[in-house]
Amino acid sequence: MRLSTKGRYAVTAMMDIALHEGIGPVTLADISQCQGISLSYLEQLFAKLRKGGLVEGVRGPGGGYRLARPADQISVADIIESVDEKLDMTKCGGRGNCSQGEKCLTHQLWFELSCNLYRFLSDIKLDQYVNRPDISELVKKQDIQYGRFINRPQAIA
Amino acid sequence: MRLSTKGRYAVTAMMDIALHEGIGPVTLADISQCQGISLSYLEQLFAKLRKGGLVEGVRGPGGGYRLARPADQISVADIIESVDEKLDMTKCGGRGNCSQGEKCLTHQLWFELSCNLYRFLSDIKLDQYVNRPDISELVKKQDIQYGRFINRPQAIA
DNA sequence: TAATTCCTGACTAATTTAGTCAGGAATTCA
DNA sequence: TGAATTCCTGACTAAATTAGTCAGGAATTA
Repeated sequence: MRLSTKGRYAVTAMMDIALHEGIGPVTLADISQCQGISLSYLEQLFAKLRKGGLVEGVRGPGGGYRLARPADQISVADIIESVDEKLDMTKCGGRGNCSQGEKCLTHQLWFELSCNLYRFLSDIKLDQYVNRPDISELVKKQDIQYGRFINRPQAIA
Repeated sequence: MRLSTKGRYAVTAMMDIALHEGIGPVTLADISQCQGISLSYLEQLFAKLRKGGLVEGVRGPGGGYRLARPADQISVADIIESVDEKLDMTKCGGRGNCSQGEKCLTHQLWFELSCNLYRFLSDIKLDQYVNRPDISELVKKQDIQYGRFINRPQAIA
């Protein structure tokens, strides 16, 4: 298993998009600036998120990325798995052939841990955090600081 | 956060020692062979486990490693933290200054996840798995396969 | 004293993460 | 039409981490 900056970046970026769903597509350039993630690296991550069916790209001016399905149907587990490969912690991928065809000493331990973690992460949907007042407060501050969406009519409303 | 083979190796090795507590110290050479972990790498890991106060080394013939405290007082979290540094998943180490002195968009998310994971892992003590019949069955099979502890009187009992 | 085992530190190889770069494709708007 | 914008792709590089090697010393037992 792996839960590094990579997954954190991806979730942060997805959260940013989810928080601006009403305004329209969000460009990677904006996310890069506001969240402090390199643009090219974001492009790598979004290639995977797109393949994972979590976002849709919209090209051309006014384009950007938007969620491929409603925020309450995208879990943190979905995002991390799209980008980070897997949340499974067993050596054997859960198949139980980790030590010469048999389960290794710690198979059960990692298996149970993986299940627990997966359950926790797949219970958290994007909208859950998006709807929290402290979070939307925070993102509004960011938007003003960076002058985002100034040229978009929806941003005023 | 990081939960890689490194942590898995460490927990597996500790489990091996715990399972042989009655017999006496377990050598790294034995663990290396039975659990399929490189000896030199084990030495690196055990340097950390020793510094973390989880094991004691006993030098000389008949020596090896044994637990520094009872198995019911050593949690999987203890082991992983000794070896893997930290289970914290926030960028800021929980301090909340992740985005220009303020909490970043996903601070709360990682913070809650870290707590959950930590609680889960520190609830699992070594003895819990050691006392399971399926596990001790497994280790007994391994011992016979590799001819371990043949020259130790305690092994017969 | 010889064998065994821990113990240390420096080194190397492979993998992963993070980031760079160059350029092409689709779209919008003037 | 054409210029600007943005996604999109692939190849490349740098840094960090993981995994493993090697050589040798220190403590202990027999």
